[in-house]
Amino acid sequence: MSNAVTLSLNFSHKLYEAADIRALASLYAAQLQLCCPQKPISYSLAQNVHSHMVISGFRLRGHILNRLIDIYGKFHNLVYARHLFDKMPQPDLVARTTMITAYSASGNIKQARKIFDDTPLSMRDTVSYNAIITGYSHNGDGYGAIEVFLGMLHRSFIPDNFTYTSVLSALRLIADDERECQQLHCTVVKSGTSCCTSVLNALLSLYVTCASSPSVSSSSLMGAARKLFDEMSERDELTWTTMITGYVRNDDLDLAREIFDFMSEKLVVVWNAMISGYVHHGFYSEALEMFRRMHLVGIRQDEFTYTSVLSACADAALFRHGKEIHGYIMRKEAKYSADFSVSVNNALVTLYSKCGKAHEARHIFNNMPLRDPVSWNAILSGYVNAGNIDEARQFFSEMPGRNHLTWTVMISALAQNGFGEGGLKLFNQMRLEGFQPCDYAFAGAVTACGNLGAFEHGRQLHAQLIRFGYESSLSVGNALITMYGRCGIVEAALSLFLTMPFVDSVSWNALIAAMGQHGQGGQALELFEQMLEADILPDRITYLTVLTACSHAGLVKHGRHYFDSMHTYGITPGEDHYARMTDLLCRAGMFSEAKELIDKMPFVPGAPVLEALLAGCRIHGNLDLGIQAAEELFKLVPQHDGTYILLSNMYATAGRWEDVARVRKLMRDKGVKKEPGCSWIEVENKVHVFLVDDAVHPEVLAVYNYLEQLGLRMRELGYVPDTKYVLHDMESEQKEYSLSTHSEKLAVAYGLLKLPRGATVRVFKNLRICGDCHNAFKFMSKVVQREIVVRDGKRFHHFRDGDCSCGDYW
DNA sequence: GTAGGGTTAG
Repeated sequence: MSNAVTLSLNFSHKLYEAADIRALASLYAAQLQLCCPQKPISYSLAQNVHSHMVISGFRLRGHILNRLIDIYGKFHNLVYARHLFDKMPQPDLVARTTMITAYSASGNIKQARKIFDDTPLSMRDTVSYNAIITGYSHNGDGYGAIEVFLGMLHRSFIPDNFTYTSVLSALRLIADDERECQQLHCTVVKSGTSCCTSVLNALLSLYVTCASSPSVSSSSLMGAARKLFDEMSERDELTWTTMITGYVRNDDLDLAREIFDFMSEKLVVVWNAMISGYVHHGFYSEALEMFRRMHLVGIRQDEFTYTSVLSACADAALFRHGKEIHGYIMRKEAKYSADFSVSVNNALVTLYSKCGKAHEARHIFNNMPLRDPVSWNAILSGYVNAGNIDEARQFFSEMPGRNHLTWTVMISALAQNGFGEGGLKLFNQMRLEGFQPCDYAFAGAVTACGNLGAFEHGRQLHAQLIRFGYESSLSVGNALITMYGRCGIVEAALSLFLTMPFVDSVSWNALIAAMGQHGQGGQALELFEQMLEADILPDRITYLTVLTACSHAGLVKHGRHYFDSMHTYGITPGEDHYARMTDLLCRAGMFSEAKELIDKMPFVPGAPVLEALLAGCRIHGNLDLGIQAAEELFKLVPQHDGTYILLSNMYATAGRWEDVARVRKLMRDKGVKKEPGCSWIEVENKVHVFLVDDAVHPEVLAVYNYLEQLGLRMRELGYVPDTKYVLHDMESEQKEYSLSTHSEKLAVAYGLLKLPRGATVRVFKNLRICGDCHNAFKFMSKVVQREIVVRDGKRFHHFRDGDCSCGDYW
């Protein structure tokens, strides 16, 4: 093509010399016609022709000028297109429409509209209306498109098939209402236009899209879509595909399959749509079966097919199948690999990551000829899923092209792995770098607040996410329920749950946990019964939560009943469930029953069971069994720093100071670094965080140190301060700190000391070690010699000089 | 009109 243009440019010199202007004009026009907007090289050719015209003094006008504007517009050189447009003394309708299209295509709908508005009414036609309507629709502004469309009808312009197609796709952006769809359907039918297939397809697509909107009855809209489909005299590929994908998206795979089976020549797209539908609904074997059939029937599979089927293997943990398909793709597609590979390789990376083969995943990643953000994110979440947070962090800091999903993955990873403050920092940084957080990112940040007990911060996030319009998002709602629950605001968790448009088992689990953690065991169990009545199937986490609730409320009989009834829902108790039962029995002081349970269980008692046993022993002062459990735990997981501390604490409680010294020596020898313990508390809406170097009696020592700092003399109590602690105010962010979950009473003590009489304190975290809290309150009321009021949810508990009236709470 | 990377509950 370029040769043709160059040759003809030479020829145009001759024409120019011969002063044959008309021939010259048609030659230029022909040259510009050769410039195909799809090919980048055309742009420079068009520029060539243009400069040739300028140099030769040829006067630009009419359709040649329009064509140039069109070309510059299509290559997004709006400045030049506009320059030419402005040179026209009276731009004609074609030039105006071209400019409108050019501006819309480059996203500048405002300028497009301005040109449209400047076009006199008498000049406009249906095509120019179509241009601006399509512009709005492509720019995601459904209302703008409709507004122009209505104006068009009002001024008696006649819509054509293009108009309807654009208006229908604009409506898909806004209509979530059955009535609107049907009104539009009537308008189209009544308009008397002989509807071409593309208009009917657009209408069909409108029905199908609206049907998946949450606020609408999908079955009746899909019914209407089906009626339209059945009535259509001509159906093209798009018609069939829209109908099939519509059923897939609206969770009716059987009807989708019915149409699919009915379709005579099935395109690869429809196969893909069916497969992806099966995958998304968890019907993995159907997806794989369809993949096999495609191969047998001889349909040419494409990258959509491969990615879907690989993700089926990844989600169903069918590693062997996945590997076989990997081999199959390699054999079949060796020739095409380059273009193909990005998305397929991404799916492979995900497959290997999810199946725990981090090494292989990384190998594929390293050998990828091309990578896109998805590839990087796939590796990142591979690290996160494997619990490898350090590596994930490192990878995150080095990776190029982070997108909002990268941030979301990292924020959630930090929030869930005890780095709540890191997660919140990242959330802020994400926004500073100009990424708008999506609902999942908010969910991650809210989770971080929940884990930190940072209620004020969490509440602020709640307010912000409402402004973003995320309050009806399921994951955000679930994260908020959890956050409020962990911060002890059970009423807020409940009212949020009640206002959520959709809830799932996660929401129920979160709410039951919120109740159970805050001493409202009876209500938690009631809620569980309501969940069953609502036909939400309980899962293993539901049972963990229910057993925890029973344990906190001391409901031994209920706990046993629920534990025994797990199998009715096809759930086999895991070691964690046995651990909860052990916890329940031991807290109730039923050690022989606990022992019986442990002997009976189909596992060798591991760390969770032993920890539960140990905790019960500490509460009930069952020193022999406690020490036995601590020693076994120590043997089982000597690599865990925490077990040293547990063991030394247990010896300390039993007064076996020589053993304490022995363990501490072991710790020093092995270079075990003690993780600082921490607590936090909200006092008068301000969050205070405590850091404490855990020691033999961390709570007492830290309280002691703090009191001494205040000038109070506590030495006569007989505790020896051999440990330091750091006080930190989270809001000032002046110091590094790390958080863990124990020593709640410290924070309580700290908060109380700074309180005026009768002030309100909100205690965070669960009060499982309530016996100890109780003592801490008593202890502190003695120290400060005044009444202490503790608020937990709606209840107030009063402590006076060592006495207490804490009611049924503990 | 179809695909690949994510989230929330213990």
